[in-house]
Amino acid sequence: MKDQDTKSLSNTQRAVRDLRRMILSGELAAGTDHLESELAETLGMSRTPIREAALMLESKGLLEMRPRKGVRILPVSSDDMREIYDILTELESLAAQRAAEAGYSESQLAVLAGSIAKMDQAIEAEDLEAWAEADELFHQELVRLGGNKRVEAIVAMMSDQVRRARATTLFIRPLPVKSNEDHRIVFQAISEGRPDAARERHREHRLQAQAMLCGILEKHRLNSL
Amino acid sequence: MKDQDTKSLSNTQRAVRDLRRMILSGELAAGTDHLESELAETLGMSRTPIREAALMLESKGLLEMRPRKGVRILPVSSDDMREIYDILTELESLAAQRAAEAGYSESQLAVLAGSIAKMDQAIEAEDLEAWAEADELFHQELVRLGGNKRVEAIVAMMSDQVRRARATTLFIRPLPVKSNEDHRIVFQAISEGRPDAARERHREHRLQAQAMLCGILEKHRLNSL
DNA sequence: GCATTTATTTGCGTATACATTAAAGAATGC
DNA sequence: GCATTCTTTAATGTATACGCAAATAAATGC
Repeated sequence: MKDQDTKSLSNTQRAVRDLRRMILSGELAAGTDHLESELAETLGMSRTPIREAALMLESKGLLEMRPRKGVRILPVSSDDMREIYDILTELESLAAQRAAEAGYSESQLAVLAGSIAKMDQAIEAEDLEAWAEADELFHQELVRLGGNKRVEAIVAMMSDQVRRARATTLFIRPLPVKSNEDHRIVFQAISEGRPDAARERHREHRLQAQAMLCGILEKHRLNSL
Repeated sequence: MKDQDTKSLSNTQRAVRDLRRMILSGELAAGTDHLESELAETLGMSRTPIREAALMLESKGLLEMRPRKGVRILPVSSDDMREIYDILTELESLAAQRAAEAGYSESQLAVLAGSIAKMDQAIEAEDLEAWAEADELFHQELVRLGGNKRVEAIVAMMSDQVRRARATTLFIRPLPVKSNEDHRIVFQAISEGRPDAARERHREHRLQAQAMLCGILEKHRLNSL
């Protein structure tokens, strides 16, 4: 299985996966520059697949290719954060509405319910990493249930762009107790088939998250993550 | 000037520009496959810049690279249309709201006003091509005024994906008289600084456009444009 | 004839070589 | 000592070559 991963994936695909991972983990720090040839050597391949991977990651907003300056890992400012959260707010709210309209069965909502349970457990255990992971799953699954592939892709893209920042803010922000209540309310609205409520409640949830996060960033002068 | 365009642009950039143009114009028809080497010969360059351009256009949703089958120009089904218009509805409405919040001066709204005037003229002259062009300008400028670069990029991407379809529907749809009224109302709300009104009116406008377009597509069984 | 296997072809993925050009450093004139 | 031009360097953009795997055609067995 794992062998197949390494075997059957093209170098370009591996480069995309690895570079993405290195960016999200901070191994390639925001704001730093890297020559194509360096990255090629690091990943043990030639420049060609590196360039192709960089091109893709560029259109996903994770980096920027600047002639002669190398590949620049894009930092995320608090203004960027605002832009991104504005988009997440709109598109996820739409997804919540659509999910409620779809009339999913209990079993079809199992993953969503599960993610909420995991968040509750994580809060109880005060395990913020676990909470963040479950939170991500909730939002991802919500969007999937929304049934719009393009929304899914855009939300995934935007989520990638803020993941680094989240790692930082996670330990500054208040315990996300309120956030969990929100999730439950949104879930309730979806499972009861109330589109408008699902939409509005999720919208409020996101707006609050945005205000909280951007507030933290500005307060702590964290201007490029 | 034009010399500089040809000179200073890299082949990859030219390939992106030319392929995009060929796709939007229908010269590369939806659903058709094209070998990398064919495209390379057509554009008079090697496969390398073609591949890079194709990679970019792939992430913009205009085509798909399938090993051994060539580059496939993606068709747009009426389901796709729905997805895309859902996104346009949400993001443009947000832009309208933000534009109204920004409190732009009359001169800053000149382009937007101009596009409306052009649409009125076009309707009077029953010049649908001109109307479509001005309509596009309106939406593009609206989004620009919204002040969110990422929204701008996403909307541009989605607009590209439906442009082909629009060319087809343009001569089937009813004269866009109602559409022009909508634009004026949205403009009014923005210039008077009423964010909620701007948002809601634009939202309605988009929802109607979507219903109309998707209705036409399904009625005429136009399922892949 | 049909299925299955074996050649053959063909297009892609990738490495590599080279041309190009922007940036950095050296040298010249003032 | 400063500005300017020339040289050099180095990283990119692009062409090209080649191995490999998938699709097609041919051939073989039944």
